[in-house]
Amino acid sequence: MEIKDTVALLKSKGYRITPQRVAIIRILRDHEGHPGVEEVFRSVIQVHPNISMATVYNVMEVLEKEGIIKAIANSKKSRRYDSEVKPHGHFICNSCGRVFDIPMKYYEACLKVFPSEMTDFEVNSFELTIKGICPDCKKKLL
Amino acid sequence: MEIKDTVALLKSKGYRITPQRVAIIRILRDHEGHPGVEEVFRSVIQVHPNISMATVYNVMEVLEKEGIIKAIANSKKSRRYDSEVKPHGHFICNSCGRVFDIPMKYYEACLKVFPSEMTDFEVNSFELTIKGICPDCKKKLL
DNA sequence: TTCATTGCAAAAGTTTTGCACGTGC
DNA sequence: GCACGTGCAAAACTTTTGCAATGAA
Repeated sequence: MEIKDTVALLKSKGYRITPQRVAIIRILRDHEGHPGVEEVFRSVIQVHPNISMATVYNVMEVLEKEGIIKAIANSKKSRRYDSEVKPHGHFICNSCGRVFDIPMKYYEACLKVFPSEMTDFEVNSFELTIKGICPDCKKKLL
Repeated sequence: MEIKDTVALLKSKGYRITPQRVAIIRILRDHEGHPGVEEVFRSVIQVHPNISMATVYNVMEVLEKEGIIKAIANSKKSRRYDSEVKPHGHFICNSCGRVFDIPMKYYEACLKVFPSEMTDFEVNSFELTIKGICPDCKKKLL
């Protein structure tokens, strides 16, 4: 999504467009991978030297609530986010903790696993999480 | 798995069978749902009043490493475990944080989503995580 | 006996909160 | 100007670590 579209979306929801929010939105758009709060903070502090972690947490929460980013299910380490909100899977390396995207060519097949008897559950997001060892770590472990 | 089988497995891997480990294994077997470390601690402290969190963390880590329990991918709140290690999905309520099991009738269909070009990744676990609002919270939110 | 494991306490790391001040609208 | 958002500092939590004492094999 274009930055100005994201900004427009936030504005339409009644959020104020602060330079800190815009900066974080820009950083997330340019960032490759799956940054954590700490990583976003380290980037945004170069533009806004006085910004605090509390603000980063606040902005990330707003962006997640509005569906602009997605929190990644991740049992180890701390929270990470994905600015790709289209359904796809994640591979989490048990050794280095890195998160890899899995292209969900067969997403439709996966959708079928949601049982019909659970219709009372309101589905917001749908994520496939695979854990294991990534190729790099496999080499190192040998 | 029977407690004595779990104990035998640990013993065969060279772990010592301490009363604390046995107590936690027993608690996990009897516990319904998806306890966190804190919850396990509150149960085990009734049998071993001097046990410390560090020991609970230690035991849970051993059990997870040996495939006796599984850590649940969970971006919010703290780590939770599942003593059901057979592949199945989880529904995580964004409102109350509870974890519901999803019977994976269509697990085979889901397996297909792992792309053939990612053969260099070693898959340890495969989990479907769906987030949304559970029926109870939906009622409360109305 | 021996060495893995425990309990404790402290440290490290993550996330939340309260509040005064600043700023977008 | 008003109310929301920010920055700061402290608090609340979660998880890890170092080490002396303990106890399973």
